Amino acid sequence: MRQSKLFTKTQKESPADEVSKNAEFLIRGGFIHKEMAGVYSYLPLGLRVLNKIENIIREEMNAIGGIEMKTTALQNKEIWEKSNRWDDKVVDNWFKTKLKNGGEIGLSFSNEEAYSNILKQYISSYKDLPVYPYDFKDIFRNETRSKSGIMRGREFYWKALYSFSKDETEHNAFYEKIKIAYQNIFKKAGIGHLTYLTFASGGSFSKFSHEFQTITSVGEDTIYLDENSGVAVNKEVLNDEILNSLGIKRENLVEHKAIEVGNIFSLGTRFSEPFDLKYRNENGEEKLVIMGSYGIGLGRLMGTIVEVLSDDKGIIWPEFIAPFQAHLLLLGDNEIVAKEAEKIYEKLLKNGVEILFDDRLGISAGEKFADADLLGIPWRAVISARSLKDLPESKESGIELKKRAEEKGKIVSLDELLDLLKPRI
RNA sequence: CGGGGUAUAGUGUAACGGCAACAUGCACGAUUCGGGUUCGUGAGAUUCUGGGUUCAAAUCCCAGUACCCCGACCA
Repeated sequence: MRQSKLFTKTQKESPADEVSKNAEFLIRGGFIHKEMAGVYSYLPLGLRVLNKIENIIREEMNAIGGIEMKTTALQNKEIWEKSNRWDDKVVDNWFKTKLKNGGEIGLSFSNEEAYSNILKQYISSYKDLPVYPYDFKDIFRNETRSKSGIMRGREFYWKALYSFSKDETEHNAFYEKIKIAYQNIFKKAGIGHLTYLTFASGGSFSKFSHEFQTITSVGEDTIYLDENSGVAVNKEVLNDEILNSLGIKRENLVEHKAIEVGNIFSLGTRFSEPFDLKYRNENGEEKLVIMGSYGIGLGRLMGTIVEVLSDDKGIIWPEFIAPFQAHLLLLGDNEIVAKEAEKIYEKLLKNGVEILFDDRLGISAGEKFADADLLGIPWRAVISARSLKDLPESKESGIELKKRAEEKGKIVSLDELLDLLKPRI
């Protein structure tokens, strides 16, 4: 994509009403636009990042048997009444609205009810199980206090997968599988080294659950980490009984602020009971389906990556998350250099490299560098009179290539560049 | 939902109760071309909304709204 055609622009000043680093860099870089507290639009660059995250999650979910679908944003009151979660006394941050005929509906708050209701129509035999449907969708929650940029929103984009299993054994096997899948996701997202599987409260569903907590100062949770084993416990469930069961000692624990980037729950029969979600086993007996719920907030994950991976100049996107693989900068106003840059851009496009081409005219080198640092694309390729001259053989294009995360770059030829940026399969 | 704070060009900020200013961004012209280059010209504001005090309110007072922070909540 040509930067001259990108309608968003970077801004030098941080927005006055944002304190968190993720909001500051994402707004300054033109990744997101704030509509109101806790509600952000994703601009072209931001959407590309979101799509990268979505695809990573999709791959991992599909790899363990996930089947993608799409549920509605408008949710049926009657279904929620079955599970007793429609009442505002039970769920106090619903967004609800009215139909013309006076009937009430809810804006998608969560998906257990919708999935239980849909799957009831299709599950009747042990042969139909297990099944792991999931979707990506916008979730609406009337938060009394949204905060920290895109870390906690009133509207947010998430992935939710629900597991439907025949029994506890089958359920537990999948539960362990998805733990690994989540670890893969956070590793690819570049925050694996700071993300810990954390023992946590089960909320209103079950006694315990597991959270994936990423250590960061903007975190809303406090976790206690045993650095030897890598096992963490959320403050809310920290007690001797749990420590004993996990085999960790209180004196080895280190306290950290952390943000919950993923959460996995066993639901048991909490929803299969009210929805009468049963199957018939080999002996003709009726059994309740065992369910589980597995969520990841994509916006929050994006915000966490920015919080954790940035420096004073801007974002440092990890390879698989970055909006583009490489940022091609044309410096100066020399026509020959500009033509060479065009040629290189076209060649990179043909080779399937995702590239942002800073072809803007009349912008100083310093400003282009500053923008490149702010946008945080992993590779920066500079074409200038100098880079062309510095190539030893001087027959091919000399390109100065530098990693965003590193100080020094090197001059490479176009072939070397193509090789380094070869799209990963 | 409790507490604290803030609200002025697109953005960031200034302005004793007395002509709303500066920087940046934007437009135009020149200059420069490897870390937000320099100079000139110009456009850009119902000072959040409503009320009050006053000869006079961006400024003081009241109410509302929005936003930020702390806490509570967080399926």
